[in-house]
Amino acid sequence: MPVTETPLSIPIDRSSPVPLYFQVAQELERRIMAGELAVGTKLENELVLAERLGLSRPTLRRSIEYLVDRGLLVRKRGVGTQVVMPRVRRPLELSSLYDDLSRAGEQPRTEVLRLAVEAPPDAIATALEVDPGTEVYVLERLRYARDEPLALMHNYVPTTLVALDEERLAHQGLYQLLRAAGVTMKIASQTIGARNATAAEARVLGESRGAPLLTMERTVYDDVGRVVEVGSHVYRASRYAFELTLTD
Amino acid sequence: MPVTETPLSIPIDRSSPVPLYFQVAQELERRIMAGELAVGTKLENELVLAERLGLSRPTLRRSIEYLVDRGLLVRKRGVGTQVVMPRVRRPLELSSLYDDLSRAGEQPRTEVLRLAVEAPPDAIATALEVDPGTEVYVLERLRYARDEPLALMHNYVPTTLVALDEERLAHQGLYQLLRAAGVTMKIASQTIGARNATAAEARVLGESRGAPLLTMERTVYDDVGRVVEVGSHVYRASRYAFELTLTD
DNA sequence: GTCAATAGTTTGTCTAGACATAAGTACCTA
DNA sequence: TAGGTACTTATGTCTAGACAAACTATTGAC
Repeated sequence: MPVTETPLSIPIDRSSPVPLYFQVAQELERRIMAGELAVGTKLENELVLAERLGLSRPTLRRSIEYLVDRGLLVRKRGVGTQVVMPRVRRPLELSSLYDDLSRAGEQPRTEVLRLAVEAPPDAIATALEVDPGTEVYVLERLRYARDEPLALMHNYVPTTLVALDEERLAHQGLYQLLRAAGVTMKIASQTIGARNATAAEARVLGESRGAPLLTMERTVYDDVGRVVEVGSHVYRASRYAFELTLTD
Repeated sequence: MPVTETPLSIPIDRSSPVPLYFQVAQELERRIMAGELAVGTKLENELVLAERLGLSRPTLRRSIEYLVDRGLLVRKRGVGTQVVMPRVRRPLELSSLYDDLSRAGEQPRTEVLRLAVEAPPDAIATALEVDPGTEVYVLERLRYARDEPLALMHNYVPTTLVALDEERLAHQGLYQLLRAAGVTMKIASQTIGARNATAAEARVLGESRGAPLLTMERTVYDDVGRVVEVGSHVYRASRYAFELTLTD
């Protein structure tokens, strides 16, 4: 394997508000993704690199750390730093189905079957961490992709976070609305399972009875740990699968 | 909300090989998880804290950064650092079914149905990034939990990475063996779907024909981007679901 | 020739500061 | 009362260096 060592030259704008370490990290990332820094390329050592770029070592190190975290570089003490695989960059994990479909050009469409403010079942109230009997948004939607029904979605959202109306929900996706309302979704725990469709589900989704469905239960928290949303969805397994990337 | 500010005292062992920043991070994590540092608690500012613990600010900062990354603390410039969520710590994401079951006390057991070295189907060779016709380990296993069949697993592993034998596979789980062979699994991309069981699958898994199954296709890469393993598994949906935590 | 000690290279950890910037608060003025 | 200005506070960024530890390669001894 050719372990070429390339002298790096990166322009740095000290008058920019963008932190220096980030300028370097971004430019390195760009070059790796563009193939200008081939897989296997060994970077110069940190001391040399820092001097060449006119930065202190901690600052340069921070750039490299950023890219190591994202899986674009590996470091080994006593050995050096090396480019690995533009292969799988960590995807934007906390995305919504609507956003995913939009990006994939699948022309999502949403039919709002129900939008009410009422007390949810106790199990949902527990998941939402509100007192039983508290009224929340109860939302039932049917999501289409390319005019084919894809998923039946039940969502529960505290009324304190955002104002929902049917019109906007039809065109925007719940997560977009939440973000627009200033909610920063930070972490989600979800459970993915499978079961056969009930007659009612089959009818709504255009499947036959007993067809396999993917089920997803999700609780989303914001950056200070408040519950933002609880969702309980079923997807047609014939038309949808979850893709995810795990890192260690 | 009571924003109590607690003076922290953490013992630090400078003779330990464990880095100082990590000693602090671990102890903080422990206290948050144990509830000794309640949600909403505000930490003292970094200057004071560093001095109290006898550390430099960068070192202390590094501890805090670590916990911010893991979602246990939030920082706001000009405001301070605050405890959030003992709730969901990022799980060890790249774990194997065997490890998960062990941890949960589910007494996993593995029956090796087939262990061969042969050329896999082309689609698998492509996923493994080896030339078609290259011989690899082909592995078919039945995983039990509490003596109930749970999953039927097909795996493909390059012969260059590890030496596999039936005896060890029955007692250890593939990932343990890989790790023991010095393979560092770094990132995995997987697809989770569902379908109904075929007659053969139903028989092996002790389900009835047409029972819903969860399917998982996974490709695992090591720290330098080599393909370590390709797996194609089916799980009894009646007895298993994927739990995962997503962060943004 | 084989194995162990050693020297050199490179990343990992840590220190002690400096200045910048965002968020909140108090005050002052229109 | 409303609005903006100045001040305070705390995190964000950056510097210049020191020593430690892991890995590689070479050298030397048996």
